[in-house]
Parts: sequence; C-alpha cells; structure tokens
Amino acid sequence: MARKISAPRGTHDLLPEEAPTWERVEAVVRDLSSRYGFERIDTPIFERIELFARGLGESSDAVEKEMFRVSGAKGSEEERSEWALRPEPTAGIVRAYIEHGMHVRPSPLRLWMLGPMFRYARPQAGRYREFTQWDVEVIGDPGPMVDAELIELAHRFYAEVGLRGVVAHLNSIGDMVCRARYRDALTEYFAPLSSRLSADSQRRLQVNPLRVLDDKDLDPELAAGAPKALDYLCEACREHFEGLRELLGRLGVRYEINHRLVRGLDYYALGGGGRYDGLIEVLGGRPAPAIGFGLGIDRTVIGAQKQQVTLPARTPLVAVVSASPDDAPRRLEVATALRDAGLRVRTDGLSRTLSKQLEAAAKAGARWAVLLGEPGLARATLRDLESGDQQDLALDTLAAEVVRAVDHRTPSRGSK
RNA sequence: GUGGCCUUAGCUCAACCGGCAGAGCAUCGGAUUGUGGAUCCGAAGGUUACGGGUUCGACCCCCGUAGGCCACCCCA
Repeated sequence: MARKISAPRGTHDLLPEEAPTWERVEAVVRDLSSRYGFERIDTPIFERIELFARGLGESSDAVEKEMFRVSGAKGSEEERSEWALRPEPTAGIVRAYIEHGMHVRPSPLRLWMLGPMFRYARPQAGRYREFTQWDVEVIGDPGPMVDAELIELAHRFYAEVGLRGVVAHLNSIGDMVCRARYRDALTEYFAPLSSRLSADSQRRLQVNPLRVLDDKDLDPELAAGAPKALDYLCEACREHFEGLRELLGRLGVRYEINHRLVRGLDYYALGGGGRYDGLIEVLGGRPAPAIGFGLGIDRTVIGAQKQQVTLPARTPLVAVVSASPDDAPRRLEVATALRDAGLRVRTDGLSRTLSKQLEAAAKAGARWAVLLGEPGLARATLRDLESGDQQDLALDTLAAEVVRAVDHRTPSRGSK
C-alpha cells in the first residue's frame, strides 16, 4: 500500500455522522439571512495580502505570522507571496462593495456570506486553521437600531439552532477619541500596580493597555477597580450605547454588560462583531458607517451536538432488494422508477443473498424494502421494516403504490 | 512561534522488569436451500506514527521528525 496522506494540520473532514447537524445549522443560516432581508454575496477565498493588511491595520502578528499565504507557481518571490487565504470575511466584502460601486445601491446595504476562513496558527480547542463563519454586514446605517437588530438576529440564530443558555456580552469602547482617553486612564490605573500583573500583561500595558483587561490571570480585585470604558464615552457614543440597550430591552434580548470585553471576535465565544465605521475609507471607498458580525459555525455545531439538538426527520429511505442475488440490473431499473416518483431510494450491485440484502438495508437505515421476486414476475412485495408488514403490488403501478404506502404509513413530520 | 501530555488493527483499548503484537466493537463470509439489525462459527485487518540509536533481542529505553490534545503568544 502506498504511503498514507492525512488531512492538513488544523483541518478536519466532515464525516457523514456529523453532516445532518451541519445541514441543519446551514439551513438556519440561509433561512434567517433571507428572512432578515439580507442578500447573499460570495467573495474569493484568497485575496491580495495587502487587502487584509490594510483592513487589520498592519498589526504585526496577525499579518506576518498568522496569515495563510498562498503562492503562485511563477513569478518573482514578491509576486508569489502576495496572496493569502482570507482570515476574515469583512475585508473581501468591503473590497467587492467598493469595486462594484455598490454605494449607489439602495442604502443601507445588507449582505451575508457563509464560508471557510483561514488562520495559520497552531491549532487549539475549537480553533482550526480552516473554520467556517457566517457573516452579515450592514453598510450605510449608523445605528444604533441596526446594532440591536443584528444582536437580536444572532440571538435568534442560536435559539433556532437549538442552543440553550447563550448570552450576549456587550461593551462599547467608543470611537477613536473616547478610546484614546480611556486608554490613558487604564495606563494611569495599572502603571502603579504593574508588579501585580502577569509578565504578559506588563508588556501589554505598553503595547495595548485594553488587552490587560482580558488577561485570564488578571487579579479579579484589580479588574473590578479598573476604569470602565463606558464611563469614558463621549456624549454621542454614550447616546448610541444607551439607545442600543433600550432597544435590546424592547426586543426582549437578554444581555450582560461585560466591562472586560475589549476585542472584536473572541475565539472562545461562539461569535462576535462590532462596528467598523472607518474601514471603507481605509480601503479607498467613500466613507460609510458599517457594522457586522461573524458567527463561528464549527463551534455552534459542536455545541449543538453536545446538547443533542433534535434534527428534523428525513424522508424515509426505501431499499430495493431481490430474491436472486444476480438480479442487480433489475434492482437498478426499479430503483430508478421509484426515484422518478420522488422517493429516496437505495440499492446496490452486489451479488448477495436476499437475507444479506435485507440486512444491509436495515443497517443503512431503510424504513421500507421493495422486494423483487423471480425474474419475469410482474409483482413485487413492499415490506415495512419496522413492523414486518408486507403487501403484494403489481410492478406496473409499483411507484405510485409505494408513494401512497410510504405517505400513508410514515407521518411526514418536520420534512420541509 | 513557545511549553506540557499523548500516538499500538477502521474505532476503543490490552501486552509483566526489554523476550514470538492481542481483545471488544465495526467490516466481510457461513450457519438460516427466496425475508433483516439478535445468536453462534470463521476470515480479513499491523513496517506498534515516521526516521535513527542502545541491546543477543525494542510497542517498551534514548534522540530527532510529523501529527493529536491542552495551555501560552495572538485572536481579524
């Protein structure tokens, strides 16, 4: 046997056992996207590195270390390394928005996307190199009404997928002006306490004081006494945030204020999002306010499986078997006719005894078996594999009769 | 990128102190001579992740590599 090749590090295969849960979640994504008036957009899985670099503000680690670079086969070293697999959806969407002059479309523009994202980092619990995200974006609406709408949408998504106990965490770090004031206040607060901070946080204090707050090792006492971002919001930002809270209350969305929430998408959470009012301008478009969120589908599916979310019943499976093992061509012929009638049908070309064929049908999850007799017989038997009941049917009206029996005996619950 | 633990059949795991690599489940076949998931019998399935070293002899000890899990860095 040739040497085995395994899946690339940090990726995983979607196996048949998990597929129904995925399909369920994907169905909710499509349904909600459409019900909330979003239009689908798909952008390339790879883009120029520069697009992501500009979108992320060149923050060194993310761009230089964790970007999944792809190389073209030809060209100079530079040309070969100017592409990267997308680490997040927003940059590509904004690029497409600008490229296709979408600012002339009726505003606000509502877009959604579902697809794989990539980060070249060492894999860890629920953090893969390839992961799937559902993303929605609203461009041209300053909020806060739309902010509340999107949070309510995320809330509904988890409810419809069947996840219980999902709570929204909320915070505002304001615009660039109030954020700068807040950052100063944090530095002032933590600087004298530096000795009580972890080594990492002491470094963060220099680089990005906000990040000190989400240090898991941060002394709870220090955290509780730290200045809160909400107290440093300017008038406009405070009004925005208060407006959002009021609307969430009116919509009945449960949320918690989390003063330590200081970044966009926490990978340990199920999803996250926020406003990016300046991004479009940075990427060369006409300035427009924008907001979006991305929800991690992998983690949602894992959660749904843990909570054993019930899946909608599938349409019953019919297996076509025959008395003579070598009758495969006729099994296929009958199976095709049944499929013409809209049934979900399975058969195989193996030469196995009737006993083995039925065993295989049962193991494959078939609810019904159509049993063909000796070649030449114009009749067939329909067997209910649950009850063992059988009925004799004429071959020329078989499809119609099976449809009738299946509809009659198997309540079609949940199948849409 | 850094650190800890781990890697034996498709899956879950055994194998004494270094002495011929095994079981359960799953798969395939037979018992059941036109009727299924049970039972019984049997078969197949392994370069013990990969590469090196120590040893008369290595799944076992040592080194390296890859992969997995967990944590750190980072988190778009």
